Amino acid sequence: MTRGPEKQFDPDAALEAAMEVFWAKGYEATSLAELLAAMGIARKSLYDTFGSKRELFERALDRYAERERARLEGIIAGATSPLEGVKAVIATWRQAGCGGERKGCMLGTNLAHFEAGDETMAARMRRHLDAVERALKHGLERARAAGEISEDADPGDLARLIASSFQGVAVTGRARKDGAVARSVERALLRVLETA
Amino acid sequence: MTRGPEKQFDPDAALEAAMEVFWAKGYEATSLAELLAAMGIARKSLYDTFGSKRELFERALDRYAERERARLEGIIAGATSPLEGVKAVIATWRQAGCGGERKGCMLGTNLAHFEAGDETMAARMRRHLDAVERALKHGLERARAAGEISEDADPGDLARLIASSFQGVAVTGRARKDGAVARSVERALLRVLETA
DNA sequence: TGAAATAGAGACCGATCGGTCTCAGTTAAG
DNA sequence: CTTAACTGAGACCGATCGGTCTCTATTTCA
Repeated sequence: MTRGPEKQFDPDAALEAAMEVFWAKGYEATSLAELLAAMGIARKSLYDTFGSKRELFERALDRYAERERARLEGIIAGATSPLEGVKAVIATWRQAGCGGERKGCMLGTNLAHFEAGDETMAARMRRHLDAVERALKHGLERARAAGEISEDADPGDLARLIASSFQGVAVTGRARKDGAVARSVERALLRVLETA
Repeated sequence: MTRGPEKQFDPDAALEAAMEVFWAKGYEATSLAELLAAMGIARKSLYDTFGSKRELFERALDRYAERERARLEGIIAGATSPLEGVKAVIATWRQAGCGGERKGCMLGTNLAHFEAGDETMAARMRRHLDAVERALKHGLERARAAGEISEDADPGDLARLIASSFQGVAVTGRARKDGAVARSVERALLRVLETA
């Protein structure tokens, strides 16, 4: 409880905490009180530092999406081969939906809240989704160039299939108790890649 | 504007109208005023007939899901072969997300609102999602029995891949202007079925 | 020591929402 | 005609929410 002229709390840690809550509960279901409790700051500090709930969410969303994109690209770049990299990404998604615990994907979870009547936010989410598809596509293109998948396979179509199917798993998985669907989809996708 | 001791409006038509609004906008984003305007009835009539917004949504959701399930089973049953039936289902999803216009799937759109802290509604949605997967699985089992797909293909895994990928398309497609992703996923799935 | 900057606590406001209630008008049945 | 059932219109209520504001306390710097 220190005080003083400089920031008395860590804005980055507060943003991280806010991201966790938004991720787990979604934008609308998250109240100011929950955010303040998780961030450990007062109402006034939130508005002085982040402007509004909406702007706070935008920053949390960007943080989430860019971290996820970097994670994907890191896995693909660090794998023994491009195809193994894509498979490794799929494996991490099975464990975690779309990025952690059983919270699904922060993009998919919140898309429905904004796509109607909020073109700015929808465009932001679209950009993040496209970045994920692009990372997968590049990995598959390299896999095709390396002869790991057939020459007439379509990296773009496959990337979208992978991204969409796990987006679906992430959304529906929040309502299911076990991970049976996630495991089924992972098996099916691995088989697709092995025969592609 | 007729009046009298019997129901003066058609509850079934009102429910249908409510379903359309819930489908297009989602549960939380739909206000009582919008529902009343779409249903063409007064506040009192809604509560007398349907009980509450929540109960109205439950009935609308059941109507949507059971209609979708029947549609799928009808397409598969009426096709020239089981595999062609499954392909036909995929084709209708490409045109329509998960059941109509550009509204996505009523299940996926509203899942995020209820999966946290509303186990009753989550279970209801889970049941509907399972029914769709089951219809696809049965079609694929018949296709395998007919020799249309390989003997060692897994109908359950494939059904979940198909259902999940289009659930993902339905969710993300609401934020995209064109149907490029839907077409990509359709192409990828058809190729999977042809080589399965 | 005193001004400035920052913080927590919390009162307060306006808007919205779901839900209840009253009232007037209309139609069918007895 | 009377009564009962049903309707639309809309006032009304309690709760919640995002956002603003005030007050006080603390720390740094001149």
